[in-house]
Amino acid sequence: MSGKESVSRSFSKKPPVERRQELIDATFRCLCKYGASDISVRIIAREAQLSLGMVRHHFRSKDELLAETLKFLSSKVKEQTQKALSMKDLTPSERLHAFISACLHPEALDANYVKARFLFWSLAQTNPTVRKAHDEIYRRFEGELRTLVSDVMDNQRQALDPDIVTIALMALLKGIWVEWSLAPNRADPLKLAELILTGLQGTLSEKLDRAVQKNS
Amino acid sequence: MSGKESVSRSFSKKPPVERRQELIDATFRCLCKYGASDISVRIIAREAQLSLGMVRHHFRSKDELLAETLKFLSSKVKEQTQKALSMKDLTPSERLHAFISACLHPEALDANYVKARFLFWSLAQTNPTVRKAHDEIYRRFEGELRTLVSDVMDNQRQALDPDIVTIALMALLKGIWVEWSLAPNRADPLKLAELILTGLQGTLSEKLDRAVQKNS
DNA sequence: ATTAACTTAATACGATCGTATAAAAACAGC
DNA sequence: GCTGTTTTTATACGATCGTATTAAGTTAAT
Repeated sequence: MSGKESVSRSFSKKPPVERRQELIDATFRCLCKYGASDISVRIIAREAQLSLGMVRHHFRSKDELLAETLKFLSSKVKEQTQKALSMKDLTPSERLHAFISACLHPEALDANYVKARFLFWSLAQTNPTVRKAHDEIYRRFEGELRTLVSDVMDNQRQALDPDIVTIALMALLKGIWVEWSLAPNRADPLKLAELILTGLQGTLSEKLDRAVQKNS
Repeated sequence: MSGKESVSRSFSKKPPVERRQELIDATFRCLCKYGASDISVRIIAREAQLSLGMVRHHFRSKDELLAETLKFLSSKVKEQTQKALSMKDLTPSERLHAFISACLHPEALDANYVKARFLFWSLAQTNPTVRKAHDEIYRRFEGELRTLVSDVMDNQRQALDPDIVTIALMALLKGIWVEWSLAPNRADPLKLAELILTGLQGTLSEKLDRAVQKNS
């Protein structure tokens, strides 16, 4: 009938930290549902049952919200790994393996959760704000891993470069995460790690050096 | 001054297959430049120095163009692996290692190339058209890998499940690719694979079983 | 030279994007 | 119960999105 009348709805106030978390949670859900390319602040706000303006009010921009969501998701891995490292009376080797196991623990492997973290890796490729958060997170993560690796290798006086070993272990973890995010529940991630680190040598590895040399 | 007058530019005709490839190449470049979320058919057409309508004329949709670009990029890995497998007089084990080495060969590791293939993994998470192409590609890839693994294991009468070993190797490859796409040239991918498959056992692995059991 | 088949370009359409602004609603302190 | 502050909503803006339509240009066959 009539033209547009401004009809404001009622609402309840909440502390900013709660609203921020609601938006972060909604961003996480939207990322899983719609992917990194089809996500928008409008869809996020609707998912959170909040108005569009809330994003700008509580975050500087969409990118900022994405970065904060990445930080939140990563904090959950950190909880797992720190719990593992808080165990007492572990040898350096046991500490390293506890760390790796924590990364592949069921609690850290919720399908949507791994999927979202994976999507952030691709966002980090070209989104500077996300990239900054990504780099901070993985610099710290890799730093912790490198410390554990070094402790193990100090005891063993190996000729290997701890940095290379660390990168190799990062690749191993990320690879298992990627497989999991694209096709969850095909294989137990802990078994995969175990297999790669302990089981493949005798079966598959005796000829790698030769094959590499032939192929290069 | 005057209103809009339709001023058509001159152009030269090319066979559809050439125009299609020009659009695919442009899509690849745009994906690297702008990422999976900020790519658009307009930007792609501009990059190809063609008009917007060309996308719809040569492809059914944007998603179709993306899927075709993924297929094109994957065909380049396939070339590498098939070249490796065409080598004669290799033992099953050598064939497997040649395959893995081919996946990590410099020619397959152009930074932009790995980056783009990586971005398609994230697109495949929610884009059905891309997902379909992705699944076809990796089903075939994984099938080839599984055959090689089985051949090795038949000779060795291991108790391991070839499917699990195959998934583990897929994770290894993807992990190295991901590391490479986020930070190229930090470590030689072939060395990483070699390290994981041959070098880590003695150093790091003797306690994994125990750590896994403690943590679960 | 004309025509027919086709590429290619130009443009339109409705929808949605991220951000910005202003008004209304809620609440704390008095 | 009023007042000032801050949260929240509503709405506007210009830009860009994917797709569809139409017209113009090119080419090859007649």
